[in-house]
Amino acid sequence: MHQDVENIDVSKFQDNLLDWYQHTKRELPWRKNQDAYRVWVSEIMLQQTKVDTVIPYFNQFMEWFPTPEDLAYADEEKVMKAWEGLGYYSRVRNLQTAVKEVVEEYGGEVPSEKKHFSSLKGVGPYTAGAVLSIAYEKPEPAVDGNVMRVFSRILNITDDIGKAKTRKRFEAILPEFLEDVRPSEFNQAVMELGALICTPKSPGCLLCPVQQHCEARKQGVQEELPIKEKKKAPTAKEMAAVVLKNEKGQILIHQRGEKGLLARLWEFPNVEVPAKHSRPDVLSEFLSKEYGMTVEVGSSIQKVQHVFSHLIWNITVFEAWVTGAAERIEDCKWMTLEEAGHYAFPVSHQKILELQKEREADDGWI
DNA sequence: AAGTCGGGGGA
DNA sequence: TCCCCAGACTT
Repeated sequence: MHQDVENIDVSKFQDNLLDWYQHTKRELPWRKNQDAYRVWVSEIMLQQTKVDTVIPYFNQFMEWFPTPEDLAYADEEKVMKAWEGLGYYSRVRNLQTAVKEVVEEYGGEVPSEKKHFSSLKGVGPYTAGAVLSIAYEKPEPAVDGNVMRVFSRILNITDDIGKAKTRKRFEAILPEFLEDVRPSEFNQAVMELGALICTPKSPGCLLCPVQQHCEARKQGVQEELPIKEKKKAPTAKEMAAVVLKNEKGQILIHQRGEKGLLARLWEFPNVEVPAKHSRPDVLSEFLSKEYGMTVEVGSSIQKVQHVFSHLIWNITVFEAWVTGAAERIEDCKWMTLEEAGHYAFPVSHQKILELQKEREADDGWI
């Protein structure tokens, strides 16, 4: 027996947890069946994302891309559109890459061997364990934030759950709990417990089906666990963006590059403004240098603040008009507001889009 | 091991 | 405000 588990009656723990799960579990779209593709998509969407946020995205995604083939052959623009607003966009680009491999190398069948499935793009240790256990009933641990929180408390483990080493410790513990149960049920039950009862703050210990097994509860330290080092505050970036119109009234949008922040999403042309520089000056120089454009920059029409996990954008939006020829507009498109729905924008630039739509609607009344 | 990569909602 | 969420990838 693993040393961390010697004081736990594993069999009784399993019974108590699974009984609770049977009559408490939520009906979620990805629990309709155990189809591996559906489970996989749901697990990618659920990374760092709450269940309630995911549900509408999942339903839409399954409507548009019901099978691995549908996703593999889908237009990248439509795939990005399906993910618009969900964040961590590399998830969906990796997913499409991986699904292409499944179609080409595995005949469209999601591999059930750990070695094969884990090698797919975007499939890390958690996702591999989750899909293999939930779809294929493999006794694999699926250690996410919920699992580390629950078992930190059950076993009174005080390691920092932000460290990779700690996740491995839990992965070493979990196999004992996966004996003599349906792995699909057990793994989901722990996550459900973490989501509904064993919450980060004010855990509902009085309602907890495994409270009698909980070492943290016995010692009254459940609120202190799990241990997690807090990360530093995000740094702010000053930006200038432009709603740039041509003589036809079309607006210029730019597609971001393959890598980095918000990769492959569309945006209004923008540039970082170093401290002590005037935004209009930096902006017109940027447009001239980047696109070979002569523009007339108007006044500031909007301020947008957008907070990322590690970064803050303070965007001042200007309106502007092209007065000369636009020489180099690679990765750009002139679009009308009606066409905007075809492109995926980050939320920060959706805010700019919304104001433009309001202004256009107002014009209609004048 | 530490940084990067989104966005939202709960307390 | 702060925290963190069914994490993976890059450096």
